[in-house]
Amino acid sequence: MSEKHEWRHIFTLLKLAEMGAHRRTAKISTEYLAAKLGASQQTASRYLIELDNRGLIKRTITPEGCLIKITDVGVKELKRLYSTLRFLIEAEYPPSITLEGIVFTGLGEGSYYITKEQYKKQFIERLGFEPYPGTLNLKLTTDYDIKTRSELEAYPAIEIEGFRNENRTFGAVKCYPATIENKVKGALILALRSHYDASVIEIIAPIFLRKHLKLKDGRKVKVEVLTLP
Amino acid sequence: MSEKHEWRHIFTLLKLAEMGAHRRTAKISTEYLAAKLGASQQTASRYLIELDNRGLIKRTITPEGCLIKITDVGVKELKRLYSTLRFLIEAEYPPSITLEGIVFTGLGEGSYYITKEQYKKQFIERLGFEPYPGTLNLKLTTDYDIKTRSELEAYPAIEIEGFRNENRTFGAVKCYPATIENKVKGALILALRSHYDASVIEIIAPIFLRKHLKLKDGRKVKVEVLTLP
DNA sequence: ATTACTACTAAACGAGTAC
DNA sequence: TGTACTCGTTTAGTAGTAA
Repeated sequence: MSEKHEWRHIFTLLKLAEMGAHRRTAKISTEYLAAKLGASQQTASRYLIELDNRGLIKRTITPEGCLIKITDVGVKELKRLYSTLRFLIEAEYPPSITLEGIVFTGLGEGSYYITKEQYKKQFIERLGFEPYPGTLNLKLTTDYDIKTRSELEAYPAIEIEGFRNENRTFGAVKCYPATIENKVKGALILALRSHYDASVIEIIAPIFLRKHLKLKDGRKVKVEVLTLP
Repeated sequence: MSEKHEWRHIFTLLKLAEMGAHRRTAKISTEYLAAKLGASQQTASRYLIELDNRGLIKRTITPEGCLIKITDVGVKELKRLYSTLRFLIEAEYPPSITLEGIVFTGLGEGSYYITKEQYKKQFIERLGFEPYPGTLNLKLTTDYDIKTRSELEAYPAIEIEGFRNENRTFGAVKCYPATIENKVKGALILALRSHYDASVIEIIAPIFLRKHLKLKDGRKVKVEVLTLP
């Protein structure tokens, strides 16, 4: 399937739909369509041929013009665009935000917390994976990333409840599903401990990220954080 | 304002919005955008320059990428597309349908009915114009037009109530706002009388259409009928 | 790393026209 | 009237590369 420039086709479908061709067979001359598109009759004709070839419309040529009906496939395309827009416009938060930070070695305490049975159980249940026992620490270096991280805190998160054992209390944790380096699915965790400032984020994943992505201290890593609907 | 090919820009705006740039300033490299667009880095760069020039985005260039925020104008563009799609997809009926017919001279009874005070009052109130005292009769010649007309009957219409005077009853009439020959705003009226079959439609307008559009019997006339929400 | 210019190639467009 | 072909022109797209 040729993906390139398919937006021409989507927009042509939209114009055809404005003439009712998504519900009923409509008689539309190439000249008329051309005027609606702001293009020439020849271009309109070509577009219709292309849409037909792609199975987006059903076309019957008559001496008085084309009888055009958008196919189910075509309608589905329009609906997909509609859903995308609805999601973007109606949603309260952007669908994803991207953070970049520098890998550094922490105090090794991530492992201590992550492996607590009460946390682990919730990670598996709410994130869908058992985290590798350790966190990847990223230092945010630009104002943009720090500002973005602080915005993220206001977004809805997957909540991991705190608990207490015989010795001390363990605080609640907020998680955001995330994709690390466009490759590995994991999660960004916030407020696990308080002794890192707002310029540090911690990442967990089902695998050992340092090994899997061949990360060394100082490497810049991109994290795409998904926000929740 | 250059209207041509603004689809590219809308589509690019959509992709930027998917990265959250409609709500917050997002850091997006031309390379990254290019991947999302299925185009080259150079093309993405050019698109961003074009969007910036048109005031659809605000762009700040940094060594790590562009900081991009879709402007209010840009968001408005996306919302307009959204509204159009919502209207098309959620609406029960196509927004307009087009009929073509041949002008013919009727029995002159249109005038008789149209000028009845009880009808006229309702025309003015519900259509917003006082009809010229006479109807333009159009004979539908193709199967398509006749089929379309019959579909139209099921669509919601502006209802003109019937009445009775001392002599007889006058039936209810359905009206659809319409544009005749892409020039004059008037209305198509259905079921005014029963002695014309389904292959005939009657048009009223605030002006004398035959004179204004220089119509003679046998001329083919295009009528764009607007359906109601 | 980036962005974006220049120079070139590929694609789209539309005038003319056949049917 | 219609649609849609050919083909010269215009426009969009990209590789290479500078900053």
